[in-house]
Amino acid sequence: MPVPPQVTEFTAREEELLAVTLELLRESGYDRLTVDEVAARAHASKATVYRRWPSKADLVVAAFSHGVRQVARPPDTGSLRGDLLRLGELITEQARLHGSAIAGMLPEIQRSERLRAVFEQEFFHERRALIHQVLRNAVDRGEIRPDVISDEIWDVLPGYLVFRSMVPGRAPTSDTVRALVDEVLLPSLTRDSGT
Amino acid sequence: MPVPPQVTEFTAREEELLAVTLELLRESGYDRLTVDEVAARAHASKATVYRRWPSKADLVVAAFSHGVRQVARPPDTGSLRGDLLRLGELITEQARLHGSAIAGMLPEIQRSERLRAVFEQEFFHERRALIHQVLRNAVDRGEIRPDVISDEIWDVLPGYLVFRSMVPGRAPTSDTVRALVDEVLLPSLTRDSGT
Amino acid sequence: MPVPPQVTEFTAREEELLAVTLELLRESGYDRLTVDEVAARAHASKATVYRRWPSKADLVVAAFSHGVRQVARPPDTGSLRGDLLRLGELITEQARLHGSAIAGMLPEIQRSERLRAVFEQEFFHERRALIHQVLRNAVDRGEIRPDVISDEIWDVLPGYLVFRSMVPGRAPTSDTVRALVDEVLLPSLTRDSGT
Amino acid sequence: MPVPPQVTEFTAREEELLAVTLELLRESGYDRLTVDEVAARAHASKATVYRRWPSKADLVVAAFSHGVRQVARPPDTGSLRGDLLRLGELITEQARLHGSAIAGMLPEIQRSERLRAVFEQEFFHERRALIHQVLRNAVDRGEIRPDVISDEIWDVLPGYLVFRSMVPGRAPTSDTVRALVDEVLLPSLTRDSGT
DNA sequence: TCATAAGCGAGACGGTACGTCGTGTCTTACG
DNA sequence: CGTAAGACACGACGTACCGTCTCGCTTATGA
Repeated sequence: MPVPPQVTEFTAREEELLAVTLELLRESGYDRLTVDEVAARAHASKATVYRRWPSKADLVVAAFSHGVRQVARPPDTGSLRGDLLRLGELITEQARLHGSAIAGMLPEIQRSERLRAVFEQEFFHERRALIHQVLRNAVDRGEIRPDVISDEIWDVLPGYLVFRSMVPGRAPTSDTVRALVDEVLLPSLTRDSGT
Repeated sequence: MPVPPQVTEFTAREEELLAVTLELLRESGYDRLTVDEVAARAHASKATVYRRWPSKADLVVAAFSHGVRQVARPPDTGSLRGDLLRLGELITEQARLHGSAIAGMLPEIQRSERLRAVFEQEFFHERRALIHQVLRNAVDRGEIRPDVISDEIWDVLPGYLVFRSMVPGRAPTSDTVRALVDEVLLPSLTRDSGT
Repeated sequence: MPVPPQVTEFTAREEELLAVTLELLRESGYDRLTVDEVAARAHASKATVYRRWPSKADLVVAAFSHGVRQVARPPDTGSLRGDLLRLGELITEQARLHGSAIAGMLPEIQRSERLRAVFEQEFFHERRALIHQVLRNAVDRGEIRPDVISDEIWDVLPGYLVFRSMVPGRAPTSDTVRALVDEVLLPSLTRDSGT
Repeated sequence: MPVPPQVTEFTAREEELLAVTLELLRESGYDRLTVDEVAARAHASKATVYRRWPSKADLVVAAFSHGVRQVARPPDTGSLRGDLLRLGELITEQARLHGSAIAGMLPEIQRSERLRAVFEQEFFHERRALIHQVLRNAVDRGEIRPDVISDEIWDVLPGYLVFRSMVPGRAPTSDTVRALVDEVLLPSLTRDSGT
């Protein structure tokens, strides 16, 4: 069952550090970002950073999760297609901003149990809840049958868009989202038999 | 138009270095891999490595591209579903091995024009040709109509599987592939109207 | 006019690094000494070394200058001959210890304006003042006339001894010093006509 | 007893390599000179160089010894003072050209028994013979007594001049030579009592 | 006239040091 | 007492040079 979001609260200083981190993340990507630069730009000491987050990866994951929390509201356009398109656009926007940053973080997250927990807690569940909310709304409207919703591959929409934003020269566009929704997702969700 | 694959040839020494690199890549991931260790394990000098590949990123991209070239034969099981499942399994296998390594490389590839060219030359076109071959075969067999093949999102299958292999705790399995093929791809490819 | 000695002060960490450097200099000579080994032996990081001295040459020049500063007291034995012999012995001792190290440093010093300045500041002026003090004392005692003191070749004593300590198989001994003083320097300093 | 000079003979190719080496030695000094550059400039292969001389130090010592052999004729101006001045000028010229190169070679020579032998064979004895010849001539002319000739410090003239040419900012001039001869050497050689 | 060998130019190679930079820990001094 | 400033240990990166080596080409001889 989905763990409740339970959003972490931050002090003003922490918010500031996260904001600077996110800014640098967008400018430089994960690997080029340095903690020294974060500290310098925030007129902070490295010790202050490390007191709050035990590693660069923790800092960046926190900044990223915190920074993308604004997508948290599920769209409600009145139709499944509209909701999916809207969701796709939002994800595309985020992914284009942070695409390669995400890629850089992933290996670190893989290696650390704690980071994995933070990542799931702060990011994963939120996104999953969003998707399921959109699909439930469609079921309620009678657009799709509940049994077409698969738990195995619920994240095709965000997953593929994120993939595209990480691969060089293939950053997703509105056309990408439209094609994905119309040619893949809707045929899948409105197919005759759910497994 | 697709550039011809034109596979790069390597000397024996180079093959050896790439093999060692790939081995270390699997063990340690991109960021933990060190050129010193590659050189040491291959009883080579760092100069030998850097003479051939100008940076760690170049080395690893070369090793990766070269290492996954074995998937180059398109499957031909006689049915679209069989081909897609087989392809998905192959990709899954590769992706599970190198998932986080790919993630680590991507930011570097993004930043370097040269690396981007190498990546496309050695990896991207090959995979794309594979997918299209499978789809063309299905068209020839009359299983699908040619107009359902989209150039915008031809890489949903590999893209989503690679995404899954990079995200912590979501490494794809056979069930993932089956669900993806049966619940998403086939409904998409056999839908009524193209585009 | 001679620049005031103005001895550079060092922190404890720096003193430690210089001591280790001097030790290694004696063991290995300039060219065989490695910064890595200095750092390792001082349980220091290379960055710590390079933060203070911008190159191996700077480090070694600093260590050498600092290390030989102990000869700084001019001898006062009561006679010119005694003073010269004592001074020669001191120089011989130093030169035998660091002979080839000095040789190794010189080309680097030649090439760097900064190193040249450091060398003169820390080493050259000090030695020159020493010699002149000894000669002035002899003048005061009435042993020699002031006009025999040449500014062109004031450093024959240290220069020749250092030369001897650098040339293979000719390291200077007490006999060398005695011969130099009795057969060369004293006849020169007590000759009839100055200039 | 002095070993006979026994000058080494070289083939045309070897002469060429030595000439290029000497040229580079003057341009770059010992440490900056690279065997690669010697080979490149002589359109030779490194193997060709190393076939003849087993190390960079051997090559450079050979080039240096060979290059300065032209000073080999003892001057005969008719007076000791003239001979010493002439000799000093010749040495000064050589030393100014190769001063820092000599310094760079010395540590290597110190470390290698073979190089020491070569150095003595090719350079040391020759210079020593030169000095003694000049002094013997003065004895023959009745200018000095034979017992003022010391074997301990026969090389004050070349030694001090070489020293001066190695120390930064103190390259010897004609004035240096004149002062050395008139104020030091002649008073020493014409003093009343030999040791 | 052609074949086989010896020498050479070219340059890859293993090893090792240099000097730079980033992480994460720590100490010091200030407010 | 927290924090800014920044020194510090560790270790990787990419560069350069030394001395060894292998590969072809060329030239110099022997059948």
